[in-house]
Amino acid sequence: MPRITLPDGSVREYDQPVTARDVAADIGAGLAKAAIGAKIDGELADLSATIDRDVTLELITPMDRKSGESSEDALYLIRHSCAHVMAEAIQRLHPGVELVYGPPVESGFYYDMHVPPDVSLSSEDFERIEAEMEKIIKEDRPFQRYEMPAGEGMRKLEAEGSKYKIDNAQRAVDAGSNELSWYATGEPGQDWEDLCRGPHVPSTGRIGAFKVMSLASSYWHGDADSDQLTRVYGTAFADRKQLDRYLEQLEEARKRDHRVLGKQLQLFHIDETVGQGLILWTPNGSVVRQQLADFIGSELQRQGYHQVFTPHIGKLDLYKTSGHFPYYQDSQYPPLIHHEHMELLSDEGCSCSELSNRLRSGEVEGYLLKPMNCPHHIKIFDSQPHSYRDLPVRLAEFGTVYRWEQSGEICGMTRVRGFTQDDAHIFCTEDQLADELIGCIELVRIIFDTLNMDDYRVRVGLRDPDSDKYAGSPSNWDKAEEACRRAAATLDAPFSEEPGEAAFYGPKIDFVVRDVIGREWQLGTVQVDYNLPERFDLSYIGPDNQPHRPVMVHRAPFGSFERFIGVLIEHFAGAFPTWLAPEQARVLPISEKTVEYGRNVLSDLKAAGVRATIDESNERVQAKIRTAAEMKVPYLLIVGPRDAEQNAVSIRARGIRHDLGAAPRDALVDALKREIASRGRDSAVGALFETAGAV
RNA sequence: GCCACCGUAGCUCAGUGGUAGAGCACACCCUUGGUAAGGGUGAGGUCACGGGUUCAAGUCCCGUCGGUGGCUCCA
Repeated sequence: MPRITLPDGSVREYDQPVTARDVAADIGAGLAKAAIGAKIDGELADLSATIDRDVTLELITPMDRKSGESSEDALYLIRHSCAHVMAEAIQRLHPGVELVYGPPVESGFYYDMHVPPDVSLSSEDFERIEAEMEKIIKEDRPFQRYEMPAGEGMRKLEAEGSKYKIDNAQRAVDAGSNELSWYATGEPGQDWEDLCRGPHVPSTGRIGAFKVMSLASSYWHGDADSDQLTRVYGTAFADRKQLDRYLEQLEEARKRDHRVLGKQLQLFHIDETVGQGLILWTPNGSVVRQQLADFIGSELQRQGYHQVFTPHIGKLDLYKTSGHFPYYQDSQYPPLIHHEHMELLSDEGCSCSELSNRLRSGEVEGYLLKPMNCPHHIKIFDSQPHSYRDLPVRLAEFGTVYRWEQSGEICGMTRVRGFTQDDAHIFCTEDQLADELIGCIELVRIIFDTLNMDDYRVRVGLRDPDSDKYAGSPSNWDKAEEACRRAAATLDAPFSEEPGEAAFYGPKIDFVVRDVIGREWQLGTVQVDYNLPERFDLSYIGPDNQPHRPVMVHRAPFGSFERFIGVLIEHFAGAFPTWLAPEQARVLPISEKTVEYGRNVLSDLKAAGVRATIDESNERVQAKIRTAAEMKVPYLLIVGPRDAEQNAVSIRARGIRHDLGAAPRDALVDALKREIASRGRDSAVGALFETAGAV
């Protein structure tokens, strides 16, 4: 006798088992028609699911009629169902294709499949696949679930012979389920079907709007040594409008892509003759980088850091001591070896393959492009004896490191092979650790605040309590973990503790920023390290006149200039705040007649340290504005006879499609100077037009 | 590294195995114009690179390099 509680708190009682659809029909014919699924006791289910006990029930409709938005549950049902339809369409076109696994994901769904060698699937097939899907949807065939006891189900799958489906079923059985379920798109035994847990929309006709998006490869079980699968991505929404909106968003995101903007705004260049993943910083991008470096440099000085410089290479032995070689050698450039050493090896009869082995094992004398800055900083620390009175020692360097990233991973500025970290290493006592961590966090907060990057979270990586792979004593770990927690809590951002995510040498605090497209980027990091002081046998003399081991903190609030600025370009869509903008103002003379006056304005700006140019081209002002706007110059200073007469300039600010008015020349220069010096905190130019200062 | 797709002027992109194209940018000329493209003329190419098939290759095939989307990886 089920008692069913609805979301509004009302209760319906039935004297026999009912389906979710029956309940919907009782509430109203409209709802029954609209519903595509149900949530029974918080669990997503088919509309046809039978209810024979007391439950809470929520009916899922494709979208909220008022807002036009779909719930996550509705999209889940639609996309999961669409994955089936796509799989059926592909199998119709290519009968040899074996299905593996097809779940909904954040912005759509995919289906992994095994494509036999004689079949080729490419994006040119999308139209045909979509046409086939369209047919299946038009046929409006019901999704019909049927179940079998595990044993019987396994026998059925064995008979069908798909190792992937057998594997899926075995996993379900291993996870404790004692029956297997299938969904037929139509009549079981007659129409297309797939082993599936469900749930689905009632029929194919309820899939609103869909699109096959892209083709990729994947590995079975995510294992690179396992079968290579083909993954077809698609997306589906409740209606065409939602799908179109999504596609527009993608287009918008593409326009913000730092690789596109980087070219358009001439921020950086990657040249295939230089090498993959190696960034050439062009003048414009270099300005942004230099400004950030100056900004962080001033904060470091305030926090008592010492700036150091170290070379790009170091002896192989150094990295054997630190443990970076050979542990990370697969992601390092190979060692640099002098040809005399090679000749020596050759004289000893060393073959090429033997040389290759020796390079791997590090049994050669050579240098490594540094994969990290810490060993060099450690050597600076260790070049002098230290008293506890000297600590903490904070050594900072914009240090360039090189890592051999896999070629397929390299992406614009965000994943590269050579990059410059805003790195620093703090050598301190156990007791100083907590304060030092708070100092690091403070720095990150200042940076994120200044750049208006407020969508970020903090991840505190702790040790896995069941593992003994960690360096350092448990009591030190306890203290360090507590210090990390306390430091993380001083930020306003949400933070999560993740056991098992610590490095083997110490706990860490990572900063994960979400960009406009919703992607997450790990940028800054703060890590506690017990391991390297041990490996390099670092010590300081304590108050007891005995040597003690210092603790190290590694920290890089930006992570690297490359990745940080890549994310920043997308964050600002290329429209950098004035203090960072490569070109802060451009003087636009109305005609040749005011070029001379414009040059005077320009020289005022330059004298005040403003990065400004003048557009003396033989164009109308409309064209000059357009060109400057495309380069996202924050302030356009238009000078015509009217302005020259009054010793003023007319100002147009980026993003405002008309001019703000005219201001006296010296007032403007002064305002720009103040705005830039404040790094955006003082919007002095805007304020000109709210005060009596304006002409 | 693996899979799919892609590589044509500085940029964005057209291009049926048969003479290499457009728009923007660039140079020169006309125009001197008050808030998102004034007009004209011109220059610009070993069609990524190396092989092959063909009477003939930007186009078809193979390889290399590079890019894009994923997968795997990221001290």
